[in-house]
Amino acid sequence: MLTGVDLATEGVDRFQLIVNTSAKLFSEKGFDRTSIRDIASAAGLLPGSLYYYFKSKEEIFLEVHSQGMKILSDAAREAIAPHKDPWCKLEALAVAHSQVLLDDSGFMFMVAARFPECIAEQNQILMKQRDEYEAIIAEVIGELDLAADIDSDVFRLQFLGALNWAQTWYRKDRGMAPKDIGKHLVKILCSAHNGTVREK
Amino acid sequence: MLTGVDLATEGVDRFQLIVNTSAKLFSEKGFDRTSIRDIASAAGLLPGSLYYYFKSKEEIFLEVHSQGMKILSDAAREAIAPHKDPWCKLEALAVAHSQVLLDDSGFMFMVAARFPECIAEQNQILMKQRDEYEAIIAEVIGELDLAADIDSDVFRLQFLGALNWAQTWYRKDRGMAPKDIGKHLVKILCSAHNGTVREK
DNA sequence: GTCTATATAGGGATAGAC
DNA sequence: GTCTATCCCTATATAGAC
Repeated sequence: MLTGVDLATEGVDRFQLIVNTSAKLFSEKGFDRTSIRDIASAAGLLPGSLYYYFKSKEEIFLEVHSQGMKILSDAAREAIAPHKDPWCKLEALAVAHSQVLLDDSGFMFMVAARFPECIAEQNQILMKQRDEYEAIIAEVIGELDLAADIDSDVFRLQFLGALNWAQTWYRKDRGMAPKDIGKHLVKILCSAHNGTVREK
Repeated sequence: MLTGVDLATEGVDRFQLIVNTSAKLFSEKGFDRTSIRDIASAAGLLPGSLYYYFKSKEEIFLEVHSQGMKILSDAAREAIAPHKDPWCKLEALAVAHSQVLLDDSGFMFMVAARFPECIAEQNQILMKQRDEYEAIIAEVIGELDLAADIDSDVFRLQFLGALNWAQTWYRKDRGMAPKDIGKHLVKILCSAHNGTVREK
């Protein structure tokens, strides 16, 4: 509009097209097995052209990670906002997490166990983005009526593990739907404490 | 003894030395980022020499996976054997799993989310080895007094996810010990049903 | 059995034309 | 901004000497 440049051809600009394409491929094949040539080809460009937008493959990863974590954090905050009961918040959070994680936008590969061994310096950035998201979860868990001998940090990590692992077994065409996977987990965990997940 | 060949130099034969070394490196850096050169170097051989024992990197992976799953299955069976109460069995299983997963032998990277895109044919072999182990868990879970609205398959997958995810956050030098990580998870899950894990 | 040497392929990244 | 062409490195794997 302002510049008069028509970006509507792709619906998004080239930068974002590359990010979206990369996210999808990283998600499908993993970072290591996705080549610059793969990304370029899928985005309808030639390899050299990518370097106009990003100075390295690692930088593409950083952008995908950053956007992905923002999507996840936003979804989490929006999901818990309407609720007061902490178990309801946790359920809403689990549902949101599962849905973002398992939908096919491909943005959530980045909860993968290992980063592509970035330089330590950049790893700090990734860790900070993750910590921000985990803080949201930690706050909800802090409000739960957990038994004294439950470690809330380990509770959070095992909660996230149970959800994230679904990436390895979830199939879109059969079995439980993403939102039900989230609900199921909280049902398992909550019956230990309140009996049911229902707004008080 | 029988052949008179002295294999005591390394404590194990070359074949097993390569397997052990590979397991450790795969565990530390992942399959993709571990090169044949890395393995050879760590094992004190030159790259070409590996091909006397294995015809490809993929074949090394298959052997590591096979041995690793055997270690895990054996540990699981041994752990649950002394118990009668199903929740005690599950706890014993969780403890055994965590210990094998998180010790530093490095054999357990293979619970990683993705296989190194082997040929479909060989993937069948890997899946069979995993299914065998999961059957042990499924049997124990089948004996639990779970609520009617709990899906025992999803329960198993979320249980395994919570445990396997510890690979991403466990640190040998701080935090909870492996066996306590296993116990903690079952405590969370069991209090939903029996109150405590204790032999009846 | 282990080594040296190398074939062959694919990767990330860059220079410079257009 | 995108393409062509290519550099350079690293990877797996092999052939054949020892």
